[in-house]
Amino acid sequence: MDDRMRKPPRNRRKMQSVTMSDVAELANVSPSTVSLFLRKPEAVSGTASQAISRAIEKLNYVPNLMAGGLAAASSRAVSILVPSVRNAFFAETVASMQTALKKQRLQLILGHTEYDEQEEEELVRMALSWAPAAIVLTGLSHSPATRRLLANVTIPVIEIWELGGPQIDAAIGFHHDQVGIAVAEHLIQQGRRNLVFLGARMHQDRRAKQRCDGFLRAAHAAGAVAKVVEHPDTASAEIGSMLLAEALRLHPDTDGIACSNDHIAVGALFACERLKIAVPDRLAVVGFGDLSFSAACNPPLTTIRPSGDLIGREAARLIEDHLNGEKLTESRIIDTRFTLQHRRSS
Amino acid sequence: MDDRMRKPPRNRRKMQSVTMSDVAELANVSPSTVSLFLRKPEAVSGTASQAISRAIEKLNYVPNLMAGGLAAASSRAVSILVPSVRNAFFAETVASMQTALKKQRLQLILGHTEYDEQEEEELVRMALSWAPAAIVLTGLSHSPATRRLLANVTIPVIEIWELGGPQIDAAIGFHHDQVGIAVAEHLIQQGRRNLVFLGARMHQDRRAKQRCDGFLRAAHAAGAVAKVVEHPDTASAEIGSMLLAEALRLHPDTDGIACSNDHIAVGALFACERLKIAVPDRLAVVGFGDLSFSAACNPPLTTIRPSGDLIGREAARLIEDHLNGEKLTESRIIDTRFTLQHRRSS
DNA sequence: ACGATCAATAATAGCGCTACGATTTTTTCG
DNA sequence: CGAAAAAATCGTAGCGCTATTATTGATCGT
Repeated sequence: MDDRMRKPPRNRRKMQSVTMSDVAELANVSPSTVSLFLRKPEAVSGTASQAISRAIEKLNYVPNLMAGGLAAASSRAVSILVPSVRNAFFAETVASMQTALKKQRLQLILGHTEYDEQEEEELVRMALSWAPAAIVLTGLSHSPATRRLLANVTIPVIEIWELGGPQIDAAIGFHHDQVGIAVAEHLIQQGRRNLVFLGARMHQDRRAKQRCDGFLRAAHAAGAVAKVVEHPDTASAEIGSMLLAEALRLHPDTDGIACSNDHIAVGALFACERLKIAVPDRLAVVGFGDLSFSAACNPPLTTIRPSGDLIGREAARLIEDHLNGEKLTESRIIDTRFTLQHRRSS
Repeated sequence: MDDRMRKPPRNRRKMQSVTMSDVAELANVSPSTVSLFLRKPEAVSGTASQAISRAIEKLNYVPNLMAGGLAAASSRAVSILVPSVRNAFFAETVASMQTALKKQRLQLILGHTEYDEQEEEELVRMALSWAPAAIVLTGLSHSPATRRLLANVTIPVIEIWELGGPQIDAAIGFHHDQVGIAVAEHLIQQGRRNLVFLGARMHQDRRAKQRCDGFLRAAHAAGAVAKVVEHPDTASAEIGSMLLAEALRLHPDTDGIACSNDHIAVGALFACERLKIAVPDRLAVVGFGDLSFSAACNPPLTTIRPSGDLIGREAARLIEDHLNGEKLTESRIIDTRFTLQHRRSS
């Protein structure tokens, strides 16, 4: 009968210090109104808005996005999966995308696939458990299970940095074989006939392989000689130096070099310098990436400038449009192109 | 009285296709057991575990981390805020940390402060709304509001890439002034007496400034001449070339150059090559960062190799320990050190 | 002036999961 | 063999928020 006979007070849960109800109470409105204010400020009267703003300020209220996401069945997170952010290309895209998404209060969840489809699959699974607003993958090649996971999903799935294959949903990037073609045509236009492609990690990096293939195809079509010299490890200047030496050993009359990226290319340039090979007189060198050092080295490197930051911005735009209810009708393939920076190495 | 008089069926909510209850039903256990299995598999019997695993597999169940996080008042996300992932140093740390966290099924939420404390503050606010398992910031310098936000927080707050100031919670990194000191001592040991520090963006990059200050202090202490030549923009090889020319113009008898990072240093090296300045005979050059091209250039660059990936791994370890309930007692400062790579440019 | 119309606000019912105590089943051992 | 201890499982009550419907108050045309 008395208090002591009651069951012990029901167990308490952990909690957030300041909730929306606290704000509502202080602002003298209902929680619904606070929620509405946070999502659609224009639907709330000026007086209420002011009171709520003040209360939020005073209480230092931080909304709980998990509660919101749970109730709304979708979160303010965007998942992006790249091979590695150590790679300057993807770092560029990730950075520009994060900047663009921040304006819409969307957060970036980052994952690294390390060029491994199995890894990607696990990451996609983990990503989906956040009910993200969109999911961004690198490239068009994925495991069957990944495709299955993404098939039943209603959010935008955006594949970046590669065009030209069947895509899941939307694709933003450029054609890497066209890069190879552009480089080959450039070298041939410069009067080079004996070409070599220096490649790194091409068994894993599909896009490097595509550039190589396009290069070979265009060179052969123009009647030039074109060989490949490659190394299995990640591209670096050191490997570029090694590959250049190897190329000249195997093909002494080479007069034009294309590289799978600028790391390889500057490595080749460094090697030429040590070997007293005149660039571009004796040997023309073209890279890919237009990395930070490429314009400054000796001689300045002719290279392909991809559109890494544009890719990120376009992806963010697509996601924004989708959140605003626009149908992503025709813009399902966005070709962000690339440009050839002609400098003195060719 | 009849059905038509009833109120319309209560409004439906959006929902997830497969929930934990579905799994429980198929596995013939209660939802609690499924939840337990997912969080502490060892606490569930072998028979039940198998049934649940099978059900998860069959239904292709993906847990809803937002629901879980809401109930548990903490999510499986870790927020990391760096100036920019375009910067190879931070890319390294972010990448190694993501790899380490993935093993514990923790996700990385990434934000870019762009060296702006105001931006950082907003990002911290956004980060907190995910109730992350930990929050990682770059450097020890933050706005008062940021400090206030983080003061009331029970999760680990880890500050990386800087030691030597008052920290909020835990700090992992190294002393940048010691880097400057090490470089100065190295140059002096090589017989250099007229030193110049080439710096970029030092008004924003506190850590570059610290390296510079340490350098000047040590040089002066050793009785050497030491000047600073700087540029306000982000470090690049081009700026490095410009700064080198400027340094020689202002201080023609300079015989030793320290750079705020390797981009500047290779730019300086490129400029020396163009100006026919013998390195290291006439001029010694030392960088910071040991970037991918630093060992391959001409001459190979003497530089400081920081511990970016170790910083990421240690941060992940700290977070793991905290999740496992260990008190982060004494290990609140982790000095990951740096090493001087002596190559031929000095 | 009076219902109709519209804008602003409030009440309600979960979203899917976890923590906790309670309950059931199994094991241990005097 | 039976009671106590340990292991395994379950039931309950929210976590903090949003979406939907319901309600209130203000505006308006005739």
